Formats: sequence, C-alpha cells, structure tokens
Amino acid sequence: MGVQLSVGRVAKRCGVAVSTLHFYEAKGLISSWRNAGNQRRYARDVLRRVAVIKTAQQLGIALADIRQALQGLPANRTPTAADWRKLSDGWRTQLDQRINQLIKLRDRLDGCIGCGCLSLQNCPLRNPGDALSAEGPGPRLLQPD
Amino acid sequence: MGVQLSVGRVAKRCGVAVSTLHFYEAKGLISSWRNAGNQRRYARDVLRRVAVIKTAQQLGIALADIRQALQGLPANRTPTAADWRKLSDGWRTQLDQRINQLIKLRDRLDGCIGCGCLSLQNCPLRNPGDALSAEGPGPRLLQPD
DNA sequence: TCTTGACCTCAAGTTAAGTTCAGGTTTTAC
DNA sequence: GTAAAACCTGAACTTAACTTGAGGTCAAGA
Repeated sequence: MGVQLSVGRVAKRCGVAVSTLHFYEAKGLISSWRNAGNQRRYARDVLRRVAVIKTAQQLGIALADIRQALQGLPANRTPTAADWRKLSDGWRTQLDQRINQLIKLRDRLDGCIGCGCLSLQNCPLRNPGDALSAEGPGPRLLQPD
Repeated sequence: MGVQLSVGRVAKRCGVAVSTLHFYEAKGLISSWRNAGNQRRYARDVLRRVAVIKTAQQLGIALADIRQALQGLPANRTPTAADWRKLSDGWRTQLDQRINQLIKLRDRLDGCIGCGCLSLQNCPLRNPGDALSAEGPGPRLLQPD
C-alpha cells in the first residue's frame, strides 16, 4: 500500500549517499523490497529508521550496536511510541555516561591548566599510579588506573 | 645526561604496547635516538608526551591533530608550563564544544522521549527541513541542517 | 526512439589507529 | 658463556564505516 520510495529519493531525503543505504541494507539496518526491474523500494518507515541511525551515530554508538537495538523493534508492525522510547531511553543512558565522562575529563584538564601540571612536576594530579618511577618522575596524566 | 628509557620501559610506564610507541614514532608524535645496538632510547619527556597524547585521544582528538598540536611545542627545549597550557587550552575549547553538542543532543532526545517523536508524527521537532516531503511525512530527526 | 540519468552487483580501495607476524639481532641474567 | 627476554624491521592483517570503480540494466522524458 503506502508510498514507495526509490533509493535515490531516500538518499536525498535522509542526506546520505545511495551507497550508504546499500551498505546499511547489507548490514541489516534497513530493508527494502524489489520492483519488477530489480530496483529497491522502501516504505516511508525507512526515513525514520535512517534518522534514528544517524542520531545514534552522533551519540557515538557503533552501527553494530544500533543494529542490535533496532532488532528490538517489532518486525511485523510499525513501531509505536513506546517501542522507540525504549531505544532512546537506552541511548539516553549511554549519552549521560559519555557526557559525565567528558565533564570529569574537563575538570581534570582544568586542574592541570590551573597548576601547569601538563608540564610541571608538582601537580597534585601528577603521576597517580606509576609504580615504576624509580628512574625519575613521569606523568600518568589524566589516565585513571 | 638525564635518564634514558628503553621502549619496553616506556611502554610499561605509559600503559601502551611497544608497537604503539613504534607507531607513534613513525607518525611523528614522539621521537627517540638509538643506542650502539640500534635500540630506541627515550628521554623522560616522552612519558608526559604519551600521557598527553592519550588524554587528547580521550577527548576524541585524532592523532593527526594531536601531532599538529605537539608540533607547536618548542623542539629544542623542554616545554614550559605555558607551552603545555596552550595545548590544553585549545583542547579545552574543543572539549567544551563537544560537551555542549552532546548536551544539546540529549535535550533533543529528551524532547523526543517526552513526546514520542521517535515514532509519532506530531512532534514539534519532527521533520525540520525536509523539503521533499511531498510523498508523505518523514522525520529528519535530530539532524541539524 | 533514443539518450540520459538512475539503478544494479561485486570487488576493491580508504582512513584511523593499531596489532600481529616472521625472521633476525642485542641485552641481560644466571 | 649461554639461554631467555627484549629489541629490530618491514609487511601484512584488523575493524569500522563507507566510497569508488567497472561493467551492465532500467526508466523517464523530449
């Protein structure tokens, strides 16, 4: 029934290359059927799917994981709000973690800027856990052990 | 003069593989001289350099860019606090941007969770800038145009 | 009709950041 | 002094996420 989209049209509307859509299909992230001439045809759904993929990528999620997550969606019916929400909830958690991680890193970097620890040897953050430092001081900067 | 470190020792103290140090050297991120038997020898400085490289990588900075930044350091003398600070200042800016970007993404994601926009068609965030949507609605979710 | 643009497949190339391997030399420790 | 551990080089392999290319088919418009 509904609308059928060619690969070129989907590409244009999603802002991705045709080859990318082929690639996503090969990786099992999207799907299509073929018309009489063996050309791909997509349901409107694919637009949202690609948008979600791109969004997740911005969050730093790997395609393989995105594929996993998408496989949690119902195969037969169009996903509901709750379905999508489950996805974005999971990603929201990951995103929070990533943001917190970066903020922690920023704080430590600030500390280093403040005390010059990126070059000096008396920084409180310097060298936390270098058990082999007998040869002389060495930083283990900003690397949690 | 100062201490000389073998590649294995540097690797251990920095928590990276020997091959990684070879690789960094090939890429111009660190340098060494050779002893009589053609083995690499490093100055203590390299420890901090590697620490800085690893930190920058955590910030999401590519090795090529890190190399660029490191090339801003004085070649002849040991870098001063100010030298390092210039580096970390630049990265701090990038880090801020990255954090803000992710927070914006999180806000938009929250909006989508709230309104179910990841699956529904009446979300205020839906479809901002899909000029070709004559065939039917399609999301352009969370992708700034 | 015929030409041009859109599609098709499959293979190979690309970049980043390393790792692994093979074959040979040097150091170190007993 | 000898064996094990560490080092050397250069090349090939790895993963992710695509892109590019070659060679051929299909569809849409003047």
